Amino acid sequence: MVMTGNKRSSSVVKAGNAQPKKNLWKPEEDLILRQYVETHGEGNWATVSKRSGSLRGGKSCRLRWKNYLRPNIKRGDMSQEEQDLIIRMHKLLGNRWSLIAGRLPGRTDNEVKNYWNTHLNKNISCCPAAGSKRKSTTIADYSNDGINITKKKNKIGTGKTSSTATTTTDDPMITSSTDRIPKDTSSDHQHQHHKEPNIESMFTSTSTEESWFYDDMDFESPSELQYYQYYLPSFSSNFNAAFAFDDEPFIGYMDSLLLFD
DNA sequence: AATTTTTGCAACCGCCGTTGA
DNA sequence: TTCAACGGCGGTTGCAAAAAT
Repeated sequence: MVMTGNKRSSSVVKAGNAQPKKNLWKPEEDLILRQYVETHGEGNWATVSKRSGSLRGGKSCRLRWKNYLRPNIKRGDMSQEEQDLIIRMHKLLGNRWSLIAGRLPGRTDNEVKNYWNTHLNKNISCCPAAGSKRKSTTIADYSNDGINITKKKNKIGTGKTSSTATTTTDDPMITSSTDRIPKDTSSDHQHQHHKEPNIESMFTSTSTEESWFYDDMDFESPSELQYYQYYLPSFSSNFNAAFAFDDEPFIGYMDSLLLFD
């Protein structure tokens, strides 16, 4: 199936059905939102919603801007490099779509998520219910390692453990305390003693000038390696704990994760 | 050609963290 | 310290287009 461009950019109303169930954005609404944000800037979406004259809520405005109207949005087919990166990142991170999208300039988390669920996930035969589209609560919850690092039930963060927090894996190694990935542990006293690696900085920093090898894997930093050792206990136990510096000079445009295999 | 099924994606939903009063 | 508003995220769904029958 080839679906190109903005096939449904305008509101679609079925014949004889006055109210579309899905409230698609109209070009006029896009124009209003775009003009307002370009004039006043991003942020404060509730205000944007009110003052722009949009009938949309703040969240809807933010989503529309972020996923569709924002400058430098790259649309169209994913390149092979982008596909490879998504696969590799998903293998490492699970359904951390925003984090994965952060490594793909011009791509949004929603686009990456959709692309995974429609194009890539079906090719991963090891995943439960791979290939099916609906009833997907477990489809994308598994990395290839069987590790779930999704956010909704296992929120990264602040040490507040929600009473509703559950894990979606039966892996006994994944517990309610270790499956949370800290966004900023420096402000979290409850987690300071855990020495949890900061995954956010790990995958957003581009300043590293060395590559780190562990087995045949390539890491950007010791802290990245630390992440795998911390969150994937089997990672350490399965290999000799030895890694070496990469003597090769750092290549700025080369994402080391592309080398991860 | 008509109908049914599948696919792809935009948008919504709800949860949770952060922030400020 | 509490609470409401807001923002961000991942999961889910509605529906048109494309493919299959």
